[in-house]
Amino acid sequence: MAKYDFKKIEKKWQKRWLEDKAFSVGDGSSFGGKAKPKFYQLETFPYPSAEGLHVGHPKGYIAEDVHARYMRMRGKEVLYSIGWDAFGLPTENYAIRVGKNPKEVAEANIKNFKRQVQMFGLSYDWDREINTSDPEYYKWTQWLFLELYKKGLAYRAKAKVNWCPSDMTVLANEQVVQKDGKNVCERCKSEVVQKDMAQWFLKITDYVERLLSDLKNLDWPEATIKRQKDWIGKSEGAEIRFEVKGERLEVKPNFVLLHGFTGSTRKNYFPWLSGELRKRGLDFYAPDLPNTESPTEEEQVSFVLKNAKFDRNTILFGHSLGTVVAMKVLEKLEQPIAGVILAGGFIRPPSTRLHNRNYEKTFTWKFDFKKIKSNIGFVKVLVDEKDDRVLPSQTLELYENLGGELIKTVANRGHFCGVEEPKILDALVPSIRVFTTRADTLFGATYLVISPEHKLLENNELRIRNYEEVKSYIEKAKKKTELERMMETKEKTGVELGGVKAINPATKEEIPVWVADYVLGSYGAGAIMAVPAHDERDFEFAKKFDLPIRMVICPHYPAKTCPVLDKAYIGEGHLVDSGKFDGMDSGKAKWEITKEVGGEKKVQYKIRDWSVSRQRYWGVPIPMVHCVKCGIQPVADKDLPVLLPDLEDYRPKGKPPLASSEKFIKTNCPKCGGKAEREPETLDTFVDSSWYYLRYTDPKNAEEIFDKKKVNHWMPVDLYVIGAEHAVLHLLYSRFITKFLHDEGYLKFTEPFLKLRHVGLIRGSDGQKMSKSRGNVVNPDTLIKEFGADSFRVYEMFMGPFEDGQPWDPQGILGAERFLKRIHRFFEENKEDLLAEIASPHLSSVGPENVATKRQLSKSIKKITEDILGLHFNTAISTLMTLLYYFEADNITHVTDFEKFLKLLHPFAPHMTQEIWEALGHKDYITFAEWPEYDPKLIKDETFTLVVQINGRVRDTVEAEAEISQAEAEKLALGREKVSAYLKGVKPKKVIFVPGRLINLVV
RNA sequence: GCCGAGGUGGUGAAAUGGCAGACACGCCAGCUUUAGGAGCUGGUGCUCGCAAGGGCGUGCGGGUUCAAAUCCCGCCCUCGGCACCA
Repeated sequence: MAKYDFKKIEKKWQKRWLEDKAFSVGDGSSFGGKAKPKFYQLETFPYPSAEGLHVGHPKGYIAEDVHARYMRMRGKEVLYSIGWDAFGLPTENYAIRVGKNPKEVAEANIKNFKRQVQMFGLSYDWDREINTSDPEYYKWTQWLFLELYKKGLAYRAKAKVNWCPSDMTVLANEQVVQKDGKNVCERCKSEVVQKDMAQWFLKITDYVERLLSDLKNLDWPEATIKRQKDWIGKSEGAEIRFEVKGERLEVKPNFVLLHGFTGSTRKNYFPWLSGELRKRGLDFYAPDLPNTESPTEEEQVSFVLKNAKFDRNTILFGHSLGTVVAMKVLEKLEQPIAGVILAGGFIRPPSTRLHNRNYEKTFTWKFDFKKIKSNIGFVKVLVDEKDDRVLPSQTLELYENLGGELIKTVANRGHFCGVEEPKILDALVPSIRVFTTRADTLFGATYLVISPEHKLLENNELRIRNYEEVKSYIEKAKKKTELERMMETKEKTGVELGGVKAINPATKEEIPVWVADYVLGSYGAGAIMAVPAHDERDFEFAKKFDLPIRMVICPHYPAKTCPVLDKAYIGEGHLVDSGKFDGMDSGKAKWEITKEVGGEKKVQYKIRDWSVSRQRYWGVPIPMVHCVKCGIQPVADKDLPVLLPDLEDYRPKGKPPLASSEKFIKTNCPKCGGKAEREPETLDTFVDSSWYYLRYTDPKNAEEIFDKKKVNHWMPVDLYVIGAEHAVLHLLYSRFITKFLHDEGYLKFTEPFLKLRHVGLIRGSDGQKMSKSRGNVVNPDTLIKEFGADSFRVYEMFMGPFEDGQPWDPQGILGAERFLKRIHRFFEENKEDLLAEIASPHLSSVGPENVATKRQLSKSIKKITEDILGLHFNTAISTLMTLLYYFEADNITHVTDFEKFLKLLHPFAPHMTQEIWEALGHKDYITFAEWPEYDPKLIKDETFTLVVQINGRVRDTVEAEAEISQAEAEKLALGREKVSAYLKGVKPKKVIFVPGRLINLVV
């Protein structure tokens, strides 16, 4: 008898599949009239590391392959391919360590991965293989970045970033992990420090609402959907303004307000603003400037200098041309004033073609910023982002020269010409805005806390008495993110702002203002109203610093006594001690109180924009150019790709490696043609992987990122198998990019992945995660050599529930091997009969058929079909094992039944089943044979084992007709010897009969 | 601390209200073999018993039900994620 020679069999079929391009799906058939329905299967494309694959990696691939082969047998045209996520840090670090070019290393790694992946007999369409480090691929990554840039979704901004001193690169928040209470780099575990740097960001925050709401149509694990939601972190609440009262300030400010060109104190918001200031008892001087229709610098500046009072309490405000006057005034002052506030300003003639105004000539457009800055305490610049008269860029330039605080806003009317402009009032009258989800607790807000990063602290506009102390606290707080933030000793710290009081807009009480690092600068308004009675953190803080705790929410109303709180009550309830809102329930009071104090509804998200800059070499060059004249300019589409050059030295030295390559850096500006420098940063590899699944649909397209018809034919992905570790970022980024390309008209769908499942991690035999450092890594190469791909596949699918993780059992694969050997032997032993039956089909009527086997076969078909669809591969295989026992026990097995068995097994053990398929005389691939159907009549048994219970305990079993009635069953049960022994003549009080299952006699 | 997943033999597990432990690994006994991580047959939750047979048993404690691994309440433990998000 021939031995089961898996080596020969597997080699033979793997070669044939490859040569025949057996699993390539041409696009032609897809668009013709007789197209098969499409099915797109996707798995995370691997990151080809130097270590190669371990036995955990293929689990997801094998599952996908099982599913793909099943779908083909179901008549689907299956798109199923593989590629390489080849850019990235580990490869670069490895290359540096061994002194090689990262490209060479990546190529070698890919070669090794490809060899390993091919051992498993996976039915990929190899014509669609992609590689993110291939210029043909990353050309389109760059193109995508430029598209985002053109739509204002890629921008550069200074931001506090996590800097890994070892990898010398910026890390995304999500690449920073906590270890022993420290923030460390996810990859190298070095401690992360904070650094201020200009970075490229992608504006994923523009898509938050859609990223949230579209989650509800997806067939994804609930937990994953929840994690996406939590990551986005939507909170609905209110923004409430607390004015900061000057009473305790040393002196009251006096304002000088300058209007703009053709303006007057009767126009725009001036009347309203004057009223608001008067209401607050604040002094101000707002003159009508001379000759406003045709102003000259001379005349206006001297007018202001002559009539206005300038001393250290003066706050100078200028709007539009008034900003220019203000700056000219500041150039001439002998002593400094408190501060300057500028709205809609400019520093050169606003070259709008519509106007040719006299002031373009009557003003000198040169400023002595050094002098100006020496004459002012604080600076605030307001820019109307939708300004249609003076470009916002002018105001921004002004801000860059002056520094201070920049307030980006959208004016009620363009260029701050509304009847009311609250942002201007806000700037003049210091106030603190807070975000809260619990406006119902406003009456219990007994102090405010602002974050160390809060803008009010930057220029000491409030004249904080203990400013030195506050400053040193801020310094300490900044370092704290770098230093240990011990998990347990997260004790609250803070400093009260001396001489500063805020007004609680509900109670009108003066309350203290603190700075504390438990309030984050990056979330909400960077400030909170503290309600210690109803917030755990505020409670803890109030206890520590002995601040008042006022209970304003009671779970029940009327509250008989308000209990003394030993901890915060954070639930909702009814209001107490809240003036006219007493007795109202929290839900209603939230909005009522917000309205009462002039607050507004506000939605906040935890998610931040996606930082994509990396100061490393092995990635996609960001296709931007820095020109001295034109600023940042995008590379023209026709000049893509911007190729990643080979370098002498790949090590990062505080600046990106590409910055050291003159050949790369030096270029010409795409706009003016002058000398310019290329952006030396590279893109986060999450950008590469955020669109790879689209490229599979048209991988070789040199003209476009993909053909619209093709991408819309194959997409969206019908089944995506992915590790749970990618549950947040990769999916969020991919969904964002898909929505963007949808909005740009490239895609007809808005969600890329319809059905998503996670593959459970295979752990080492020690139960720990497999890793080189733990020494528990199992390499599949030797296993394949010893047992073959089919045994390996069957074992990995049999180990346990697919979505759970299991430890690797070195013995386990033996069971799979034995199973396959038994099949092989069964075939060899019955070969003659089977072939004889094929040769003379009339033989199939010869010999008794085992009905039990027929039934079992039908049941198995049903079960295995359901199991594959539900990814319950372990029970599918146990069903096959059981079915084999039935065959083995029979005297005769008909070839039609055996072939059904082969087909059921084929997705799991494709080589062996194909070999036997061929031996049975088939010339085609079993992969494209039709999946067997079961006989519904055979699913139901004619008899069953009736369980007889007495008082719910099993006392006997008896074979019974499937359709037995309750009366018959009762009679049958009562007739049993064992039963009567238990009943001892007592009649059952109650009889429960479950058809086809049991009868329970209750006495 | 919060959120999520989970806890069943020596091990991976099956059973989603109806005979707990299917199917495997391991182990034990026997057969076979020059040999074996080979094959075949039988056994294998714990416990009392010579046996027939009985009792106990799905992390722990309660509850619902004729009947609970499965549903409900409270607690414990393991793994994963988040981490002062107002």
